[in-house]
Amino acid sequence: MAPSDFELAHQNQNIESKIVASLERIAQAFRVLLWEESKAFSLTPIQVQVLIFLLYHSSEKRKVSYLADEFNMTKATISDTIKTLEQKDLITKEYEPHDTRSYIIHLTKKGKDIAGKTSLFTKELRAPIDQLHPHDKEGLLLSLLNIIRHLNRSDVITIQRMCITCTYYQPSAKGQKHFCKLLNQPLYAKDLRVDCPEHKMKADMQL
Amino acid sequence: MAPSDFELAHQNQNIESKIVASLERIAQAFRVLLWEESKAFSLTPIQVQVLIFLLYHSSEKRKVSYLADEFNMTKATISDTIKTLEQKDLITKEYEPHDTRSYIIHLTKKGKDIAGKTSLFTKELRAPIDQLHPHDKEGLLLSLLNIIRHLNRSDVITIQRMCITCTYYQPSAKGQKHFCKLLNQPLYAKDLRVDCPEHKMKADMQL
DNA sequence: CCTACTTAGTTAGGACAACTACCTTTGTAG
DNA sequence: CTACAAAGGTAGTTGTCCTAACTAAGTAGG
Repeated sequence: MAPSDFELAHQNQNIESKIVASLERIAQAFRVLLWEESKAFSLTPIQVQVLIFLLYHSSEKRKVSYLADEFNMTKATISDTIKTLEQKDLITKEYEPHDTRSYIIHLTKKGKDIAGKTSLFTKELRAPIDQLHPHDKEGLLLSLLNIIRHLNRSDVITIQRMCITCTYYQPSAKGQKHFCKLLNQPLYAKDLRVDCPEHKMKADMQL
Repeated sequence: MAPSDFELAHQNQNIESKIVASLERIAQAFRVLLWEESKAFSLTPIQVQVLIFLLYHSSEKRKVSYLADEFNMTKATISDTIKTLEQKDLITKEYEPHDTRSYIIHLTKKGKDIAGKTSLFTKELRAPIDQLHPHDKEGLLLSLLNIIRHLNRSDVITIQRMCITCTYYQPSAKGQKHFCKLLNQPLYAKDLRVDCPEHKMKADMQL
């Protein structure tokens, strides 16, 4: 076999490209898992995603506009989805007196039930992660958080609620220690949140 | 602020859940980036993915059935996509004499051109990865490869071509060293491929 | 060599995804 | 009090992706 067979552009690639390729593969796995889970509950992928989000987030985030930003979709798309979920008796709308244009989306009992079940759609991913060394887990999480921070900076991901982009977060010199000024306590790598309910975006999110 | 505010189910989660959440976030970024890139070239996401795949893979993989498995879609969906790409003069079909049911899909000049450009759609991911320490990069790649291997084992991802699931791959004791029996040379972590053209799936893919 | 099975790909029809453009109502600010 | 912004909804379109049914071509058994 000629060595040139191994010289195709895609093959002698650097490690960064391989990491991107791996992430892309895992991204596809999410798509597949979400699709299967949706079908199992006679829902659509976006409906499942919305239900799960509603289960874990507080009132002020459970609005059409917030969901649209969260999922990088237009309000029209979310509005449609909500209408369907309401028809299926999985959510209810609560209009607030001080602003009747908007409403809070609540899960019904049935909605909570299904949200809880479907939120396990990523279970196939857990096994390999559980088996990593604790030290590797921390490294993996930190690397991923950094990637997300950059994606947020370049406006690919519009909303997130990670410690490392929060006003209350304080990295010490050399970025070796993490600290939360709201909880007033140090954070270990394993404590760094991906989705903190108290997140306040830093105005100047540099580095 | 009551401590119980921080006690919501989603919050005091373990590090494994945070890793899953991060990966999910990055998966969404891929979706967004692919969508934007597609729109920029007046193509659809799946058309772009197919073009990029065709650019980097050899003839025997450039068939409708293979693409369907690769992207976890039905042949019908791929067939449709190919028809559209042919109408846009981005691909041509080559029927082989020994089996006229099937054909090899070739990129036209124009197709290669667009595939090359759109394949950069992940560029926003490169910056944060480039900035990691070399040692962290290796750890990250190894962790991701392991996750993919498990996803393959549990049939979430049907096709892949990684060293660590290949007949020619030989891990030494304790999994500390990697070796390719085809190239007959040791592999460093950075050499481990995600998509090797010579990949032969191990019959017994255990561990 | 002929029938039966399998494989490669296509077609048709339908539910869902997600957009743009436009609209209504309500809140807010000069 | 008028003008603008913000929240959400409607209509119509294009694309995604499936299932089911189909054609044509290869393969294997008797």
